[in-house]
Amino acid sequence: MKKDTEKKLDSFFEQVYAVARLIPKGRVTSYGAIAKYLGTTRSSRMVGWAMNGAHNVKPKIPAHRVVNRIGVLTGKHHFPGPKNMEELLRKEGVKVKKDQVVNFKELFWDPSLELDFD
DNA sequence: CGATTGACGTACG
DNA sequence: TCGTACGCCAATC
Repeated sequence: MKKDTEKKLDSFFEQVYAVARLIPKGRVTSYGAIAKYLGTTRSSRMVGWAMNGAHNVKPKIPAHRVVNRIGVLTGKHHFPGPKNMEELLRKEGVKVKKDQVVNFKELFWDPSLELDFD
């Protein structure tokens, strides 16, 4: 058993997708948080790049729950509609003010904490 | 095949 | 504290 547990680890993108799917509803996280969780803190750009194909994988990735470290919807332009992202967040209870998540610090969901922490 | 860009973040001055 | 520079890796031009 195990042996498959570690496996070769899917592509870096897959790891990002996996974490993104784990984001609880009504919560948000940052690219850097995911990157750090994966151990690629400096490769935070790759996280965003990975999300570039998020809409292309199944199940769909809640990329709208992923924002930059300051809580700004930097990737809203990549959504089907620029308003789609903040609207989705609002539907989940996340208030967005001018492309910025309100109470971002409170809504922030850190995988390295929630997942790593038993 | 080489240079530039990109949904970011950290380091340094 | 704020501004600028660099790094990361992949995709696109």
